[in-house]
Amino acid sequence: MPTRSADAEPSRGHKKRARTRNELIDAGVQVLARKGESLTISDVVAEAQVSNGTFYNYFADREELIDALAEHSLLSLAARAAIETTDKDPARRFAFATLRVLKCATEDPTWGRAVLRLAGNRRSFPHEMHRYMREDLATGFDQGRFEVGPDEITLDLVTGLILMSIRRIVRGDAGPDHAEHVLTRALTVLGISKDEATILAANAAADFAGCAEPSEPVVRVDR
Amino acid sequence: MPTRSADAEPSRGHKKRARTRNELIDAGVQVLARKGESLTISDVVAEAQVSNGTFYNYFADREELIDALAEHSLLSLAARAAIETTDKDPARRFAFATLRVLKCATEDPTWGRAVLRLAGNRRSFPHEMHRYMREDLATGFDQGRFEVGPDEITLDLVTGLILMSIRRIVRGDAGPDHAEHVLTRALTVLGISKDEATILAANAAADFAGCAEPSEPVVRVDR
DNA sequence: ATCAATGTTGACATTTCTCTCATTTATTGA
DNA sequence: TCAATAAATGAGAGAAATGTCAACATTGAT
Repeated sequence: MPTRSADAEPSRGHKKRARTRNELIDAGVQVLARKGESLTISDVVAEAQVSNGTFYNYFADREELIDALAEHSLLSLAARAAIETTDKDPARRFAFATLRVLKCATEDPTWGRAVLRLAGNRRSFPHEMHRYMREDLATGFDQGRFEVGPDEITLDLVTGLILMSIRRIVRGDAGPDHAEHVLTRALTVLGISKDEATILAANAAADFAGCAEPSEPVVRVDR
Repeated sequence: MPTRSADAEPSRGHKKRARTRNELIDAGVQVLARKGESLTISDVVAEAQVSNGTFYNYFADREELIDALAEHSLLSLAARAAIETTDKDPARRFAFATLRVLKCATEDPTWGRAVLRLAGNRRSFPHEMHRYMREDLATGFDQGRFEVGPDEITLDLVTGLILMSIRRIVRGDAGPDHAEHVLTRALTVLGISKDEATILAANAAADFAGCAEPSEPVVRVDR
């Protein structure tokens, strides 16, 4: 029964099924980070240490894997950016989310590289990134906290900076406080004064340091 | 005599050689735009309508082609951004160069897509983009025209915005004045007042419209 | 513990790609 | 024009990847 769809009630081997699927996804992220969209199924099964036949129990073809990788990485990105705090200040929310994404790229460059590959190649990826940003930007603008709203150019500006920064981070040419500086600048671009932006970024960094370690930030979808 | 290096005096078939090489490069850009880094030599020779053996008269392997494509696109990008004007105001220079790049993406989406692919995959590509921007930013900052200098984050901010905008343009979801709006915003980010940025962008757009048509902006390297 | 359901395997047929080379065709300086 | 020189060709060997399948192994509800 190949490529079981994500439906219905648990079947016999559902635990193993979920485990193997995650192994394939993890391997896929690894290979994606390393080789980009020219990843082959051979690479992935080698990385996951399963036979090639197993691959086809889970994905019809390469495309379907890449779709799954995109979905996984997006969920993972959202999860990492999502704020568990009840903070209602959109500037603080934005700051925390942005910093978290950048810190994740620092701590897990493979994840960062995979995100970059997908952002470069998937049509919808930046669009999806915008979705998670739009609400805080809109609220911030409505409250007069930001000088600009969630228009296309602002979203592109912020997303572009974040992606370029992830790139710099995974390449290893970013100083230790790079993420904080980037955040300060992003806030400035949104219309926060330089002084306040600096403070907000510093606070976010402090909050972040106080936060529990990343532990297991990768999303697992055990269907 | 395969893969003749770019040396020395013209040989017998040097004109044809140059022509075929350019055909291969053009085909490569086409395929790169369409399929990204998973381009195959088969694709390229089909696109260029030459036999596969011919390919190896010019490039040792796929990598060497991609290197050549990167170099070509970079030169092309530089050529398109380069300002023939004697204008010494760095803000006007920056404005014209940026606008020109965005307009080129509008008029030649294949070029835009190829640039995006390379920007995403080539390690050095954004770095090279920075090189062409750095001088004007530095001059502008020294003259007090810009509020920020050519630091890493500023370069990433501007480059990121340009790339995201090219992306939006080639995807077809950019309004007619998008390039001008993007430019206004980029200037604002550099510290130009909103009013002046608007005027500068409008002037650049006017200059640009008055300019000769793109005609043959693609760089040809007839060695 | 059992055993039917489910997952895993790896050999294999097939397709696709890369790169070579002996041969043919085209170019161009004299 | 002509001949020396270079470019183009395409068949084909070899490598690599894809996707299939019948046999085998494992899982987990009972």
